[in-house]
Amino acid sequence: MSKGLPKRSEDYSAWYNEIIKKADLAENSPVRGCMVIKPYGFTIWEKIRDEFDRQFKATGHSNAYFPLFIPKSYLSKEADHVEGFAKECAVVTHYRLKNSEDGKGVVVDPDAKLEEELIVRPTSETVIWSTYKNWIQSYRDLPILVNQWANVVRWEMRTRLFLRTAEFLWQEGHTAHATKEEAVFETKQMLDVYADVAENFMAIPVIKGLKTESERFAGAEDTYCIEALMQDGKALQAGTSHFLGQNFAKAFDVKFQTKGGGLDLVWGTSWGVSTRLMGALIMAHSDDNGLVLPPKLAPIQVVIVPIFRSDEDLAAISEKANQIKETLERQGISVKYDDRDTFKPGWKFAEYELKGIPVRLGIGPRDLANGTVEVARRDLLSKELVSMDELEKAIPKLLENIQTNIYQKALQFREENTREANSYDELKEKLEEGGFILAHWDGTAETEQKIKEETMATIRCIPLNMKGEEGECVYSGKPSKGKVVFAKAY
RNA sequence: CGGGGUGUAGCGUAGUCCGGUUAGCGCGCCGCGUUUGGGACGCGGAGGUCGCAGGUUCGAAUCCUGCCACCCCGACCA
Repeated sequence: MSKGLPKRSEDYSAWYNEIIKKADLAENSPVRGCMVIKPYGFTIWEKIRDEFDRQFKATGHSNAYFPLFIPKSYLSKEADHVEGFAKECAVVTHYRLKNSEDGKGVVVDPDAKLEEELIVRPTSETVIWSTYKNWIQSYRDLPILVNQWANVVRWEMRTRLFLRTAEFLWQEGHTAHATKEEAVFETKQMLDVYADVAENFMAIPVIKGLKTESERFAGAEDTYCIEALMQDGKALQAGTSHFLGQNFAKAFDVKFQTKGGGLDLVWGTSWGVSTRLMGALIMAHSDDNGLVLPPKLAPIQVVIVPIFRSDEDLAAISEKANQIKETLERQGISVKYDDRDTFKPGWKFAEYELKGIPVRLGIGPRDLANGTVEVARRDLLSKELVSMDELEKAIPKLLENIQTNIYQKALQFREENTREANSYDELKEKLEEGGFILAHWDGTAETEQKIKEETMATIRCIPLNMKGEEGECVYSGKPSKGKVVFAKAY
């Protein structure tokens, strides 16, 4: 039994915060709204990052890096864009400090005021499109397929570890294309990449969909998203891919000469996922004993814990354990052998459970005598004895099995918590219970706004696989072409 | 920025209403010993400007004033 972890069902927020703390993932920093990602948390983020990076490169993208600071004037060039971000920007106004008159500390030097204020990037479209203007003259310069891994700052009122912090790490892809079709293809392709990594790597089932106008990215024509369902029944937007049309090309005057000799505006996309995925990971899989990691992204997939009384016991166990470790590592499995004598086995069991290590092997004198190993799986909290000879084949299979099981469990949860509502009363009632609620909507922002005000829930997306069924909007009674996904969201 | 709450050792807390010697407890930490198949036990020990600044008082963790920080619920949002 784990010690001091609040029950998921009783206080979800406290449970979430405690998992982050006890699993050693991250903590609040002394700086308002900012987060310290601790080494263990960061190794998990690196696994996620590397998998995305692999897929970005496989789809022809390259990494680059653009500045942290954006001149204020850039941000205002695209009207919707500035509207969407202005309220949450950190602004640099001065470039120097000086010793204060009273000799206590430093003050901002009023003489060092910047001619033009710099905005700490909340996203990089503006600085990137002003750069692309210089890169693009001809159709031969297109497409540009660039991604950057960066930090961005959005001065949010209220923050929550991983889900919403003032500064966060993310990847932002910014592409430029000669045709609309190509840009639309790119937007959808990257959405597919996101869904693929979420589902097949992180074991989080997602719904692919289109955002409504009011939820759309500031400056985009279309915003596609992947939406995941957390264990408390709230939705989490886990990634977005935007078709920018020619909006940023217009704003930054990015034109190219076509094959035929004409002059056209460039078509753009942008897409991003952030450290918020860490929050999704925690809330999608963890239980009352701590974090649960899908094997594919666990920094340590198998931990071996020796159970011993004497140094002789330990020496004999270590020999066996190291053999097993090597055998498994040869198959590309990451293994940790924890032979510290400063912690007891029971303590280690609990610790690795909190940290979500998928498989634990326990080896004691009894096992040496019998030629067995105790194999414990984190997802089911079950244990069984396996013959040492079989480990080599059993462990890889077990890891695959755990990966699948974690995904299936999350999928089953989502299916059990995805329901339809055929009247407004039914919608309100079901939204209270949580989960995704499918209901007809008339397609207007007014209706969406009213429902949001009255239920606190939003339209998460218009699912791409929406069944084309005629119906009546549950709120207005006006015609609807299909059911959209409503939920309360993070 | 509104509404609520909390600040006491590394963490979690008692004490605050009703002021009174040395601020108590659990976890963790250090030492010794026994232990080791699910967060061990015994004995000994270290660790505190009671969030900060004023005020009232013979005396303040406790009462008063101001400030600060953090958490939760809203508004805003990936």
